[in-house]
Amino acid sequence: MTNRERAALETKEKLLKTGLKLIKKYGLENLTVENITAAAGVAKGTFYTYFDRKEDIVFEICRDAYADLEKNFYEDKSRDIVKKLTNYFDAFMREIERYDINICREWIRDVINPTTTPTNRDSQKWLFDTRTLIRILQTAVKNGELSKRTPIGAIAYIIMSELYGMMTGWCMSDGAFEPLDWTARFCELQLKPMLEPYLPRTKKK
Amino acid sequence: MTNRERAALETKEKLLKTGLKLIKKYGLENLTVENITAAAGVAKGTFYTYFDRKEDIVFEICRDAYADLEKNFYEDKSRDIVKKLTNYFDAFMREIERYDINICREWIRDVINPTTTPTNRDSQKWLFDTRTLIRILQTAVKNGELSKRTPIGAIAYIIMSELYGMMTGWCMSDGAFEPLDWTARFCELQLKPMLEPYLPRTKKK
Amino acid sequence: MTNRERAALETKEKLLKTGLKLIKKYGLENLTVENITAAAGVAKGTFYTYFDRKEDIVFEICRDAYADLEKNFYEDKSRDIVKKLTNYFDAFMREIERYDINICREWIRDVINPTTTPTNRDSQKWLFDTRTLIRILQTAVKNGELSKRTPIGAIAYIIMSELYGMMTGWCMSDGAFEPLDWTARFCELQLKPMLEPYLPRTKKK
Amino acid sequence: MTNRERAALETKEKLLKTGLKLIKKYGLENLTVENITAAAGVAKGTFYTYFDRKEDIVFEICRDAYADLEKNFYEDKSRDIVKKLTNYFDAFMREIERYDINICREWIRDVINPTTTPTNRDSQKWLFDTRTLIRILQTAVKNGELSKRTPIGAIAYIIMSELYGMMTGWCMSDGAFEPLDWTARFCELQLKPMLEPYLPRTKKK
DNA sequence: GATGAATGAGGATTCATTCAT
DNA sequence: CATGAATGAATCCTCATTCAT
Repeated sequence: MTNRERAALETKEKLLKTGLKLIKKYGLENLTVENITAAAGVAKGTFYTYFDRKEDIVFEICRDAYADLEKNFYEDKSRDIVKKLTNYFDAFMREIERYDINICREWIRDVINPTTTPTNRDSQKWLFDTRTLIRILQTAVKNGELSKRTPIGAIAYIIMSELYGMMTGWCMSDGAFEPLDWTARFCELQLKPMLEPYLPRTKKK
Repeated sequence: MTNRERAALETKEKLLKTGLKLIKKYGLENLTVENITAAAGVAKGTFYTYFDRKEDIVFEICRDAYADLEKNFYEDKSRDIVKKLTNYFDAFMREIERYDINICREWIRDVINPTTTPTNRDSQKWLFDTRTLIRILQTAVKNGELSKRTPIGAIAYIIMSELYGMMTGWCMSDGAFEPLDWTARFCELQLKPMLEPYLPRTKKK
Repeated sequence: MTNRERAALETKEKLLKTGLKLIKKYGLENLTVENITAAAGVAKGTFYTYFDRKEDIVFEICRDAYADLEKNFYEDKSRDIVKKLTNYFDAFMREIERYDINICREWIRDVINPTTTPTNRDSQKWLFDTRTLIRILQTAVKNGELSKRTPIGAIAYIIMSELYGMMTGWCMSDGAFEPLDWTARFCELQLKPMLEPYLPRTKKK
Repeated sequence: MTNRERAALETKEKLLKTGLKLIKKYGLENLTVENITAAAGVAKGTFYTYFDRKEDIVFEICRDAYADLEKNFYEDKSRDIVKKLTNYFDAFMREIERYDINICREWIRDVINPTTTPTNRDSQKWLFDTRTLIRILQTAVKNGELSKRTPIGAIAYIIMSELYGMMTGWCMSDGAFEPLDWTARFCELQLKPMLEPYLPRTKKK
């Protein structure tokens, strides 16, 4: 990596870090691109060297963290796929909580009112999440943890809908809604029965 | 009712009907106030005779229908409060589906990014819904269908979070998510256990 | 005409007059809409009550004057159509000169680099001019001043090309090019021979 | 020529060729410098090694071709200066047509709305053309083909105005305007009489 | 109650150009 | 010579809302 590349990376990090801080505090809608660049100490145009649209930053902010979650899943040694998914969703919601409510709002808004054009559809968190989940389920099928006839796509969509539903509940609940409890209950009461038909029968002898 | 009042009522109906049609088709964000008034055949300013903000129309659109649901609840002769609530939530989600996805988006957006000022906080559907639910639960307490120590507020918030979560899931799911099934499952698996501690013991003898 | 309508008309006139003055002095490209509205003493948005795009004002500025030229043509009692057209083109170029070079630039630019969308194609001076000329020639045909087999469209286009060519020459010539002389020469040397085949033969006996 | 110089020449050629192709297709205003450099396979900054401004490329594109025309003029063995000029203007307009309408638009725009600063005034085609014509006329005077009292500057300006006028006509005419016919007619009807007073009387004996 | 002219806040984005490496 | 990250100027237009008539 050359010096120039390193410098570029640093600039992007600076933008990401500053952006996260400001969005947490004020919400993206109350920020201008200039607010962010000024706080990061770069020129307004520099923002667009790294992001296509103002909105893209809220996805980039979490990309690495969520990529890590996928890795963790693959390294999870729990024997049971339901347990592994439960861990994954728990970690998923923990991250959501960590990023805080203003960031979460943006992720939901991007579902409800996408500002997306075909070009940058790759900057939508929910699509990224859904694809990740599909990959995870496919791996489980490959590993024999789930039956080959598992309707992966449908299941992934249902689960993501539920997760984003919880996120909405969290945003509006003002504390009454506990995402982690809810996730645990969902995994226990709904995920398990949903996957049951596709689990390997090894136990049954 | 004077002629003038009758005319006024008609104008409002026209706006509401036209608005509903257009929002279903294009989404509120793609409409201007002028689009709506022009289609309704009135002047732009007339809109503001009936609504304080552009967004208010998406609440007014459904106010009567949802007021009816509350009435229906009170007339529901099912003996069991759980059953009555189940009926209520089923009807609630049926209305959501009937109003269609673009309208539903607006209701959710109003939760995620309220454009509300103190003055017109009364035009938020989710607040209206929550208050209705609280009234319903209070009535149930009054009628002895629920214990006096029922934490009405918390329960109402949790339920509303779940309902709006489902709505989000529906908006993003592109059909994979069946709101009515989900509602039924929710009532069966979560509502019942949640209310259980507060049900009257009359049956047990 | 109500008071309100009169006031509206005045506002538009104010904008037109102020705009003309400023464009003459600075050129449209060096002006912002706000420059114009501020000088006219109205709000920025008011500009858009009367014009769709910034550029539209340079057409509106001359619309009435050029509409008058067409009227004058119809009232011109010269017997000869060539003479009448010569008068018309002379008046046409006189107006161009009167509006001055910065305005003329805009009219040409609109030919070379239209900023036009289908909606406001009606705000292009050259199209307006061409249509007027076609109408004029059609009238001449109707009146028997030109043969029915006159290729009106082609002739109109050729003439307009020549007129706008002269305008270009004028803009770039810094005074070496005399539009009126040139127009006269054009009418004498080119227009006459071009129309000759379509003139009535009454003279020839 | 060193390797480096050769490489530099190639880079410039590549930019020129790519630029011509793209401008023909899309027009310069719809292109970014990056579009051009990317298509040419070089970095954005490289553009500025060879051109001072984005616009300069439309002049450079034709510089050599038009320099050739001047050479051809000097080698033209036609006896008559009017004939030689007629040949020259014919070749001139042929080149215009060859470069195509989008390039021609740029050349005209540069006359109407120069983006020029004193530094790069040398990159304006029309100035280049005018100077060439002046040189040509001066040569003719030197050779005795034109009288010493020929008002070279004025004549050159008038002719250039006419040529650029034709170019405008061509751009707007959508085919109705035939530049070559027009040029021929111009030479016959206007150029000849204009030069007549300054031709040598040698023929008249 | 209806009208519609007037208001004016509001901000993303592009891209030519520079210059340190 | 080549690179490409950084710069920052430049500004139009929409449209919700108000309010005098």
